[in-house]
Order: sequence, then structure tokens, then C-alpha cells
Amino acid sequence: MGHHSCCNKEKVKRGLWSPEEDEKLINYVTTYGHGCWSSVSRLAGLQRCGKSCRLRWINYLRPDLKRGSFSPQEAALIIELHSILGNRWAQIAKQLPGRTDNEVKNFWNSSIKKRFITHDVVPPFASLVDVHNSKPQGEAADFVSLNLNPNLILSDQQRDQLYLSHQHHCYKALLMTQILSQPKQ
DNA sequence: AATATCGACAACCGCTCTTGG
DNA sequence: TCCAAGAGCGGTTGTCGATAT
Repeated sequence: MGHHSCCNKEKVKRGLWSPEEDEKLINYVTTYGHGCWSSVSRLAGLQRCGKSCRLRWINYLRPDLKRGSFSPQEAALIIELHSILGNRWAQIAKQLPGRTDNEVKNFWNSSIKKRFITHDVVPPFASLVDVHNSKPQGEAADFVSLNLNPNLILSDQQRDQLYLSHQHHCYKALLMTQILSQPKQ
């Protein structure tokens, strides 16, 4: 496995960030903004690649992050959104203020997915899209795009399909909310 | 007390998308 | 229109603390 193309030119540090590195990045970004991430690293006096700086800021250092465990309401929303959007973590995270795509993804993979398996429940998402692909395929892709675009005018048939599917997802989301509220096994 | 296992989450990798020349 | 560079995204792996044996 190779490193990022942006990391090939000079030696860059990898792995966990130290408090000193965090401080440098916070000081630089809050003063000057991030602009071009590839130059942030150099200007902030960090031996990291731009990608690493961007990730650290977005997932950990941003001041508007909520952090802490997910509330039952947030968990229910994630399940509902995942049933519609699939593994589009960035899209799901946009609906959860203060949460990052990485957080949502980790939460799904470590908590929710396991509970689905434990309770032998098929994730609602699986009924519409191919779970092996990150993006919806075929009709599912059409449906999702219709559902997401508020400016589209839907036919009666499309509206019926949307409504029935929404009912279906609401039911499954409710079911999963109940499962999640049970103590872990 | 030492070691193994597990879970949560931080970070990396490779790919696609976007943008500017 | 093409190409290169950077940004963004999702999958995966690594790390570390908590818990079990």
C-alpha cells in the first residue's frame, strides 16, 4: 500500500496526533482558515500531509462538534436515513448537527449493524438497494434521487411508491429503535 | 497479576468527483 | 475537451482502554 500522492515528496508523520500538533492546527485554522489543505500543513508547521490535517480538523478539532454518545433520537434518525440513503455517511451526517460522517459510520458499524445481526433483522436498507455497494443501484438509485430532490414533481405512481416505502421504513426504524433500547446481550 | 478478547473510535488508503488551467 | 491537482467520500485497519478469564 502506498502513501498519498501529496505525501510522497517529503517525510510526513503518521498515526495519532499529539496535543502539540492539535494546538498548531487549531491556531492556524482559526486564525487563517484552512484554504488549501495541502499548504495548511506546511504553514502551520506540521509534518503531516494535507489530507491528514483536513481529517483531523473535520473529525476532531472543529469547534462545532457535539461529541459524546448518540442519543436514541439520533440513532433512530440514522436508521431511518440509512434506509433511504444507504451508506452515504456524509449525507446522513449532514442531518445530524455536530456529528461527522466518520462518527456516524463508526456508530453504525460498531453498534447498529451488530444489533441487526444479533436480532436476525435485515437492515431496512437491504430491501431497496444492494447492500454490497455503497451507492444505490438501478431502480433504487432512481427512487432515492427522486426522494432527495424536493424540486422534482412526482407522478401519482411515484408519490404512491414514495409513501408506501416511507411507511415501510418508518415501521422498520421503529422496530430498530425498540431493539436498540433493549440492554445489550 | 497477567493475558486475552472485545468495543469504540481515530486515522489511513484508494477511489471518485470537482475545479482550474 | 483534456489533464492534473486537490478535496471529499466510504471502506478498512490500527490503537487503546475496558472487561473477562
